[in-house]
Amino acid sequence: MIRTRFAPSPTGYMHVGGVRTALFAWLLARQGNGHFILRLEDTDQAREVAGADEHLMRSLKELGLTYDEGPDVGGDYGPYRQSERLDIYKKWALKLLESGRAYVDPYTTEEVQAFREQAQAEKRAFLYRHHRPETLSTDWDGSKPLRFKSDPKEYRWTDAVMGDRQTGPEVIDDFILIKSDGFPTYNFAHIVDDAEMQITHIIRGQEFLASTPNYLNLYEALEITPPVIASVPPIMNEAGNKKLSKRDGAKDTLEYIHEGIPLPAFLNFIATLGWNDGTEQEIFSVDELIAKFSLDRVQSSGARFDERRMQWISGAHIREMDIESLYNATSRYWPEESDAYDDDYKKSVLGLIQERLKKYSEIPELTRFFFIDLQINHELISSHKQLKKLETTELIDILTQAKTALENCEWSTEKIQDCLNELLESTGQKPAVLFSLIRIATTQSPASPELAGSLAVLRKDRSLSRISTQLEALSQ
RNA sequence: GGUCUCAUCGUCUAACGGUUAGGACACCAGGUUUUCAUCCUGGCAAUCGGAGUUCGAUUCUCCGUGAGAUCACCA
Repeated sequence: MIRTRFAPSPTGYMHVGGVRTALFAWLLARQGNGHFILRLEDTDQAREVAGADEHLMRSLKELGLTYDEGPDVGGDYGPYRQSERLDIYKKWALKLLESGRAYVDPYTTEEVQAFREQAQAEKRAFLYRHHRPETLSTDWDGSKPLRFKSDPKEYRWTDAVMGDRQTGPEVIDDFILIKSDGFPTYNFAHIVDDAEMQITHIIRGQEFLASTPNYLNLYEALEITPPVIASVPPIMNEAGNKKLSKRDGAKDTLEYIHEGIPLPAFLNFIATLGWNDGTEQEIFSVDELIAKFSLDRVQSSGARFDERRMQWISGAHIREMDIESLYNATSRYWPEESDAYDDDYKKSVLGLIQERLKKYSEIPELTRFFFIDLQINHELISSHKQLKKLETTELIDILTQAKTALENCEWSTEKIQDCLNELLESTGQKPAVLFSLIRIATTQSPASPELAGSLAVLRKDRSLSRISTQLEALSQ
């Protein structure tokens, strides 16, 4: 059974890079009958942000990346917060002490820092093990850091995303297992936890690729068979020169959802940022992602976060939705003015704007004129490339004829269209003049959906009264 | 600086060593009875550079160049 995990440290909100590793892990688990597990890596007390854990859990749920085991849902392999697993790390640390693969670090922070600076001055990579004491103390009372006694050697391994890897012994070093505050480091804790929790696939950012040989060394010392390791590339900023970060305007992921990017569209976008199924398909449902995702088709180089592509994917998903589910998804985005109208009315409005909707938060600006009468905007006529050439008297004449014709019109989209077509003939006007004028009179908006449909939804009396209002304004 | 990694249109990407290097987004132009959007048609646009292997290289090798990661009592 596949068991994957998402293991963030609760130091802030959920960023897109995190969502992607979580999504990949989730997809893998959902492909089979697997489990997706949330583990909170809260071993750095200094960096911890209050409430970040709650926010993380809420984010995963809102993103639909539901986990089968985790701090708030339990599971057979808990606890799922590292801060509550200190005794487990201690047990494994003692095992290493016994087997002679761990020792007490005798140096102070300052001394280690001096070694490091010396190495830097000599333009060498810093290796702690070059300063490893002759006789190693295993008398560990917890007040000093506990270090791993590494066994430097060459490694060849296969990363599920990056392919075959090879490194020499020079990258292997004695790293800290347990800090002097009693908490384990990531390097130690994640290996113990993944083993204890029987994780089968580790999916994490590429920044851990360089330290993977060290982990392999530790796996050996602990006699653990390593899981499948997949190092996914970072998501880059718009300029493409570094990881997307808050400074580049990386938003809390929930903001995208709250702006009304449909969830499947957002997951589609994130998944295809560095992954494709080898075909020319661009739009995937969540079920399709689950069915088709595979680690070996994940790109090995970083991809940039392109909001325009996200907008397009979002619009594409919205266009494919049926009106009922779209209406349900948009319930909290309708403007206040719409409160007085019933569901059927709003659904017909939604049907008219569906094809131009890129995200739900655009609903108010796209629909306002369906709910309230907007003020006459003279600019719409004066800046219109056809209408501005006409005298006001001509405009009044055309609009008056239109009003008369529509008054005698049966009120359905089809019938209105027929009336408009007849009107084209009887007035001898171009569509660009006649339709624009009626459209402006009835919507007072620079853009609106197709005319006959809009009039039908607006109802007859309201359409006609708006035309009258426009006529009055023109007459003044 | 050491070590490691990555490199195809502006962007996301496809291409058993043999393709006019394909698709999508974006952009531009035209079309669909008005606007915006959709949809359709067309256009622009790429293998980082240099050697080598090969009949043939985007693909394999090497050297550059550029970018990234890592070298924490952070994860």
